[in-house]
Amino acid sequence: MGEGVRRKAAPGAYDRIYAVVRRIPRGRVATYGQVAAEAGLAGRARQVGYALHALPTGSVVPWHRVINSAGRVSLPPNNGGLDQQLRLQAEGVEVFLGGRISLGRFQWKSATRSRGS
DNA sequence: GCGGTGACGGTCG
DNA sequence: CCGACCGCCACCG
Repeated sequence: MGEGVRRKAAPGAYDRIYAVVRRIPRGRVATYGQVAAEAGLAGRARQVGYALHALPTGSVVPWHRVINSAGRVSLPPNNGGLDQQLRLQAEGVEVFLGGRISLGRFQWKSATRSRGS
């Protein structure tokens, strides 16, 4: 029962984050906060950024599908941000100038997330 | 063990 | 729309 939200950092928190990011379908994007919540780390969006930053080059994790809640690419263009935008466009995601993306059209809706509609 | 830092998020002007 | 501030919390020196 007492299965509320686990507030304590679970062992291998990074792996949990990577597992969630890996579930993001091609051509879709998710926000840091969304990924954090899915990984059981609600409110710790910053940690998601940290985990993705620690990813090695050539990782199987589609880190480029994660953007901020403002619907924009967080990384500066001169430091990977441009690469991220290119990768997204290659998947069919429409990326406007400044790394802006329409969450309404491309945000991934996980099945386990309830949404009062 | 303490303090600065940041691939965030929400609010305010 | 955009920049500035603050709150949160794990990572690192």
